[in-house]
Amino acid sequence: MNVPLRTLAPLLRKFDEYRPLPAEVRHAIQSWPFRLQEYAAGDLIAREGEEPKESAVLLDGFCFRQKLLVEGSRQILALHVPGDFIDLHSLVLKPLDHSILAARPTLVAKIGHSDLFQSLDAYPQLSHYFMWDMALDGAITRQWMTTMGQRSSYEQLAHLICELFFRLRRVRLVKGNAFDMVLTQAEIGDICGISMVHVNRSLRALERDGLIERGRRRIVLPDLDALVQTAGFDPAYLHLLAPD
Amino acid sequence: MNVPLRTLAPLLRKFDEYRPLPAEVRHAIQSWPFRLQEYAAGDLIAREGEEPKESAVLLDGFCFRQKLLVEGSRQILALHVPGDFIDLHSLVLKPLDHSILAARPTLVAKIGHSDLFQSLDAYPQLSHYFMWDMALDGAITRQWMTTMGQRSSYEQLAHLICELFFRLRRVRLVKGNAFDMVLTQAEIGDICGISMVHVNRSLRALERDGLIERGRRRIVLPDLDALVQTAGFDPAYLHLLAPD
DNA sequence: CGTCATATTGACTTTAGTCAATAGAAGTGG
DNA sequence: CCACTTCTATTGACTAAAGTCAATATGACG
Repeated sequence: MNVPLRTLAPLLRKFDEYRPLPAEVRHAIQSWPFRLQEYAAGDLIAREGEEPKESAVLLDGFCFRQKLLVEGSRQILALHVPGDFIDLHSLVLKPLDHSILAARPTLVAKIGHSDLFQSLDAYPQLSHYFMWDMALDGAITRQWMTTMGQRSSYEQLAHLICELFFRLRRVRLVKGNAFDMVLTQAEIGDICGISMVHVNRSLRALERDGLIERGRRRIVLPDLDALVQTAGFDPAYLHLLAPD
Repeated sequence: MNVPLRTLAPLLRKFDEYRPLPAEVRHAIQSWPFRLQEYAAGDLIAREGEEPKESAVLLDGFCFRQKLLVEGSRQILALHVPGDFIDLHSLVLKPLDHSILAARPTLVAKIGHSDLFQSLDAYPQLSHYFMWDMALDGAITRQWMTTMGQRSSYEQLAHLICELFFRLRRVRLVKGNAFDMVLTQAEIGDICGISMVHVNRSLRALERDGLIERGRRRIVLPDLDALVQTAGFDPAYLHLLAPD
């Protein structure tokens, strides 16, 4: 973890992408009391079925949401990079319908729901940002669903790698055309709904075709355009501004 | 279409499920000016890429959201029954990332975004209901994604039929243990991400196993418990109160 | 009655899953 | 630093699930 921020600045920056924050809303957010909490890779940040009294902003690290089935399999539902409000929806929808897991050493800021509701009452405009955040989450989920349902596993992996590249680039976690692959192949399989073995084979196929290169836990994109092309990837759904 | 309501009463009833609406919020909603619009089966209600200035509440009929891929395939992303806010998210997230299609003769009420924003400013509590609606939409989408990724097509179909049963029952569209199947097998395939042929075979397998019976465009559930069991269905994610 | 959409079925192909073994890498305690 | 354990990744052989293509049936409807 390098230079973890200990303020909600990454969230402010994200919200600014919707619409520059009005000064009073910005100040309200900056005045939220929050509780910093660290997690090791593999730690559970929140458990399905709980009724959280706080929502968390990811400040550093990497985490994902997942649902477990009784048979023991799991579906990964979302990935989060620093600046993301991980479980804002738990503010209004309880109990939590999925768990949240740290994939790396992770730092989050937890903000009490009562403080959030108080700010919403005082600054109605804040609700626009909250709704935007939830809507964006929905748009990304819909894109995942579309990719799962309509594309081959080869294309799915290409699409996932594209998404990671763009989202990580936005938060300065891409160096050149390479980034750390924080997911295991088993996790990738649980994102795409395919077996780990098949993930392995498809990744090697992408590598064979020159669309990616792999180091240990690292992905290089020698030809982003070609990867975007085969993935049918259009970054618009991420609603990202240009990288910093 | 029987006795289509021409007020936003179905939406009020849905919002009441989150938390009984405070009188002033209820009145605000009732005072929204809206534009009634009818669609025939197959009509496009909104097109991907548009920047709508209104959001629609489904009053009668049935519609779904879909994304088209360049290759010509499509993924169906959500189904809507009367009372649903179909595209509330377009209030804050433009352009629209999917199209909306009427699956049956359909009646919607369209409410201008400026009116919605005005109410949000005047009644901050309204935002809780909007956020709840969006969060619920997300929860259903996550359940779909989990089913797509982790279950066999046989189980997926069982799950979809369970969801339809519970959601339609809530809005009084189930008679006894049967309901009209408004989806074609091709549409079901585009929901689950499987081919139409395979939908047909899996439906017949469900029938053979006594989990469903089929008439023309009609589904009977002779043994709901068994269907729920094989689907691994838990209605909690729909956040429905008891049927009326 | 003819047309169109939808549903059904068979034959065959392709994709992806399963099982099992091995290899490599990372972390731990001594 | 080494022996050991534990993840993680890789590969082969085989199986199962689902897709594709094509033909036919069925039903709704003008």
